[in-house]
Amino acid sequence: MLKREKTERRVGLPELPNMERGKVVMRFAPGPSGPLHLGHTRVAILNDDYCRNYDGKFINRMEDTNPDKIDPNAYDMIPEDLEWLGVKVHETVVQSDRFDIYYDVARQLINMGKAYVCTCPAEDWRALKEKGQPCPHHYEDVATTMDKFEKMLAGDYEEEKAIFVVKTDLKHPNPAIRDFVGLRIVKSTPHPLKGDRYCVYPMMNFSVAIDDHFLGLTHVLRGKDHLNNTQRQAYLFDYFGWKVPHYTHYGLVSVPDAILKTSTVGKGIKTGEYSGWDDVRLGTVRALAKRGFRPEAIRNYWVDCGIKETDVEFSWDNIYAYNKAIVDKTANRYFFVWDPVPLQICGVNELHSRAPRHPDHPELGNREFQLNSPIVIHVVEKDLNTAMEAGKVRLKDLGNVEFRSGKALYQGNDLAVLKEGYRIIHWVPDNCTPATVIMPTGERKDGFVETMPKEEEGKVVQFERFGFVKVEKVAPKMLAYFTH
RNA sequence: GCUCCCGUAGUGUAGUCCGGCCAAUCAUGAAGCCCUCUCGAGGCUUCGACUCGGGUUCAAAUCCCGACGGGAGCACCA
Repeated sequence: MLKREKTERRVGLPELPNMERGKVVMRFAPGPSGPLHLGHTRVAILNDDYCRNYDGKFINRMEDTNPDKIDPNAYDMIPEDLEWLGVKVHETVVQSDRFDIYYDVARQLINMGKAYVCTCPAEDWRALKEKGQPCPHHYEDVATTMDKFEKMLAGDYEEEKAIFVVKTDLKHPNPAIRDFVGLRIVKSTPHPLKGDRYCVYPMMNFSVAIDDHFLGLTHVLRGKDHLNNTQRQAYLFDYFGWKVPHYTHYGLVSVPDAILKTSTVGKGIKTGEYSGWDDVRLGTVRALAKRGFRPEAIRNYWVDCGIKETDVEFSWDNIYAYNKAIVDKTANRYFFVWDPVPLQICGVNELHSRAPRHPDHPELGNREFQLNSPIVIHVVEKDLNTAMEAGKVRLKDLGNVEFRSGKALYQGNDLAVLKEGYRIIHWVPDNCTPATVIMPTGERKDGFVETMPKEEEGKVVQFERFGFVKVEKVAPKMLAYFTH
């Protein structure tokens, strides 16, 4: 017997079974209730990653079969978010375009004796199912059932008065698997795209199974909250003899300190609590973009996270690290002084400062300042207090000062003082740009920033000793969003 | 209540299928040090985990049983 060699440490995602190059078809299936948030990005990126690695086809399927939970803008926002994430969509499918397919499959099921139309009160039907017993309509003949189904389609039943049920196995030990609703009646809410053209809507389990088959899905990634749904849908595949795609269920993600719930956010936007879907306090893709996250960082995070069935807790620290690795290379450095207090430097008539735009890339040039008497700069209040206690401080790229009876005396520009335990702080010249940084909490940090070139707008820069920020506007007042 | 899934450091992850090379990988984090200049980057050091209990075996993170813990579903939502 041969033993398999121990495998090398895996890089990237694990192989999925039967991954055939060029033949893989996968899908991302969001409900168009709003733009994408952090939670969506995992499965979108994982699907995309597999599709890219195997020359597969990525289908974006809008699951808009519950008119109560549709935001019409989401039909545009979701593709925008996917594009920003770097997800390559090969085909877009909208479920509300496919009602005829669902109805057709429903009729076939009726003819096969695998479905019935139930007109019991909802509670009765549910209670019988709980006990593993059929409702009176379960065994109605094909003609009767078909007749009732056509009446449903014709609008003869009111909402909740009839449902189309797929038979599974009423004796199934798991109550969650027994007969499930395939189609229901919706009349009270018009469909944002289709108006009142349809009154019979498929349930997720019904439309998903049908679409997964007819769209030729080979591999499906879904949250493990769908574990039972996969079993229910298996009955449909079995009845029609369809080839079952390979399912991978991944664990639930909890995102600490994030506002994700689409309905909550939607409400908050209406009341003015949030400025919009891109309010930086939110966990939406557009908020992350606004804050200065690179899509590659989000991708690297999820690929590294893998696709196990274990529940995971999202780690901001980890994703910050991925993003930092990307933006640090290109982020120019600037001094931003929050809680500013003025400081006059005595004992010198003029000073010249030269600081590199990027410490690792001297070729990018320097920021230069000429300071003339009286020399007044601004520093962070807390830094000044600490410095005065210490009695001395190094002003980065400018010079050393000592404090004597409350005055800051210039002590030259020798870096050797660092050996003597001088702390380094940053500063800005007296006449520079007022600045505001918006934190992810919504809090504002006001102060001054050295004057920045217009090209920095839209880019991530580093405010030294503060953090990375994405610059929105450089003048007349600088505005930026804190990244991390 | 019924059914199903999952348990490796603070967090994520590799290893689990096919027991030994695992006194357990990598990343992140924290602490500290180095660096002529950041609370950044880089370099170095340290901290920290196989949920528990039995069993099988020369050998168990890995196989078996049980317990415990966590999660999901049992919708005319997705």
